[in-house]
Amino acid sequence: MSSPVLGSRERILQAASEVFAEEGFFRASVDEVCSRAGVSKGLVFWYFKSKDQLIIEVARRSIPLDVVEDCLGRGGGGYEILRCIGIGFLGKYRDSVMRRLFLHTISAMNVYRELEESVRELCRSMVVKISRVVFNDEGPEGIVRIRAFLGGLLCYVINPPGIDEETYVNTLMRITLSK
Amino acid sequence: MSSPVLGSRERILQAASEVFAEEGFFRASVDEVCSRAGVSKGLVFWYFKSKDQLIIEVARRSIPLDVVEDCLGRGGGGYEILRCIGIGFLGKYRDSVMRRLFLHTISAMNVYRELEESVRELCRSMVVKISRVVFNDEGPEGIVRIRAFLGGLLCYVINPPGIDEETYVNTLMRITLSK
Amino acid sequence: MSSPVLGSRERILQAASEVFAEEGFFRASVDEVCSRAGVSKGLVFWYFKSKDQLIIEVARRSIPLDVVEDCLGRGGGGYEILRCIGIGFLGKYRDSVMRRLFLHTISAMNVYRELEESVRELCRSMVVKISRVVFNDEGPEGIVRIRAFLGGLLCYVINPPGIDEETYVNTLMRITLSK
Amino acid sequence: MSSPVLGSRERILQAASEVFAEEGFFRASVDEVCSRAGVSKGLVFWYFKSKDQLIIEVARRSIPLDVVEDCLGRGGGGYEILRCIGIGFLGKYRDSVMRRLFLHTISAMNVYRELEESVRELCRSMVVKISRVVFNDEGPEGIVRIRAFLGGLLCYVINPPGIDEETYVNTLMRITLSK
DNA sequence: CATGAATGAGCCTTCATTCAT
DNA sequence: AATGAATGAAGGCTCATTCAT
Repeated sequence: MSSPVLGSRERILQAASEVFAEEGFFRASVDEVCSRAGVSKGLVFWYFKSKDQLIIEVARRSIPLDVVEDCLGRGGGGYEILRCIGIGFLGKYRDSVMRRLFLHTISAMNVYRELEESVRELCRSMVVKISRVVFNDEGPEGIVRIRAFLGGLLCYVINPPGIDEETYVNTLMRITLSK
Repeated sequence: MSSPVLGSRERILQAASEVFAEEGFFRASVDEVCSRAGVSKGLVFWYFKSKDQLIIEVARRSIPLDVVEDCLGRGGGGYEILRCIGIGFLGKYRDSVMRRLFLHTISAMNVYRELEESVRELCRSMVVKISRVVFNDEGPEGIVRIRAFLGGLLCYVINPPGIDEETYVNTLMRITLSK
Repeated sequence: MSSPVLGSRERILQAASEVFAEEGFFRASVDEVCSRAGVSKGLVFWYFKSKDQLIIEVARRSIPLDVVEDCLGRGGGGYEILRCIGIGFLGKYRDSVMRRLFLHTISAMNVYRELEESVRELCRSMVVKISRVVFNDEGPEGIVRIRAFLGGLLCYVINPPGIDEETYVNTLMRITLSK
Repeated sequence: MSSPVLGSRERILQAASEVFAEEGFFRASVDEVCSRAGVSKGLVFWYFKSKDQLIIEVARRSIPLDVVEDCLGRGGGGYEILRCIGIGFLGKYRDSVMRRLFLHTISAMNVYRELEESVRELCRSMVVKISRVVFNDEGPEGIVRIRAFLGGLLCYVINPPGIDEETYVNTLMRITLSK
């Protein structure tokens, strides 16, 4: 399942994801990253110009853009797409590393201009795209509903209730699609 | 409106809130905090045992517990309470300092055990209380709806749409209370 | 036996002795001293001009000058005086606070010029006085013997063997007075 | 005689020995150490995890274990061994850096648990070994005599009399070996 | 006598970054 | 590609000392 031999660059990114998730982007040290990746400190700066670059690359992977694009590309009606996103979203962040990274990224967006610019616009367009496909609408009603939907998913990620994902997504979809 | 003379402790907290909001808890330096507060560095550690303690105190003030308790204490039906929370929530985080602090807090909860323990439980009980008052129900349906409601608010805070707060809250309430 | 009510100055000295013994003169903080003495920090500096002065006063009390002068003043032959000093010396440093303070003082003498000057001369004259009374001699032989005697006592203090004090002192005296 | 090019680690230890001797372990600053060693402050913490570790390593070198083991290993009768230790001991501490370090170490043993554990046992076993070789005896008599001998040496180091080392050691040996 | 808020210098330590090998 | 010694800036924190009350 998992590629048995990872290149050094990928090993660093993997290790960075774990360390950043556990400590936060700014508390984590490059030392910890490279010791967990099993490479020298010099190599980290050979692949990434700076710690900031490493953070940005890790942060990019932490947003659910991949999930949304995958679901939109897969086609289907609004119901299927929403369901796909809901399940995919919760699935992606079932991994505690991804979950934490995601929250750190949201927080860091207000600190890193570069992150902000590259991430915020992606999110905005994501919402609009989903609204268009699901509701055939770009007006406030659709956007608010999609926002509530994604917000509900985000809320699940931030503070998981005792409810199983399936039920949660279904309830959320019912609310979102309610007339 | 604002007390003209603040105690040193309060001045430090005020300054810390601003600096932490702008830089994040871990990038911000105590130096910056005390210089903005106009006090010596030593005094920060006189009032707060460590930077961590300062962070925790600032973080505590950043969660919307005050809004929720105020609205619950004010009485009224489910509609009034939800509306009060919605307006109060968005009002609290209209201030960009509070908004950023809130996000930093959510992110930091996964790093600071102390923060996590004191904040997570508060949030959980908050949701249950609201659900009980609004829906007269503690079952999953009510909880999910409240979560979606708060999630929608959170989403507004994280990535404010172009829609005005009034409309946003109304739509959110309609969805939340829909049969 | 012990005066039940101590003046503040004495309480500070008492507390300082304990804290300095446990932490060393330079690791110990004035904060710790005054909190253990139950007085405010300001008061310490009211009674003692500086931490250095406090250290010097504590250090002075830690050397066995009192024991030696007491024994010399008491009169008696060389045997009785040596015995008195031996027993008194070990008795004084049976208290671990005094024992540690003594060692810290010896170490600090090489750092504090003031300490050095006031302490080193006292020790030198102490040895000469004892030698004169015990051996009726100020030559090297007597001085070396007294030094060996005091050195043996010091050695007991620094690294207590399993032997009881009585036996230790007796053996030491036999060696010192041997023809 | 002396290796002309010292590794950075050794240069740091050398500088630390000097600075610690002059100022005491706790008054001395790492700044002073690295500036005297001609290396950056960071490098000190690259080779030694903390100032404490540096202190411990310097302290270990300050005890006369090397002298004793050298003399015991060299063989010979009790007389030769005692003489070797006496001369070696005084020789080692003729250097004022070593002398002061030794005293600081004895003082610090009561503050640093790690130092205490590693040093105290060494001293104890040292005395026993010498007693066994010199007196063919591990009983209290032999131990007390060796203690008095080492104590006499220590006393010389702590407060050097005007007597030359040769005479001092000879007298000490005569006393120690007296019937 | 007594307090404790306030100061500021200085300390240990961390850490991103560089560079010769 | 890869290493790890070396750097230097910056950070958190301690602590002796002062002073208004």
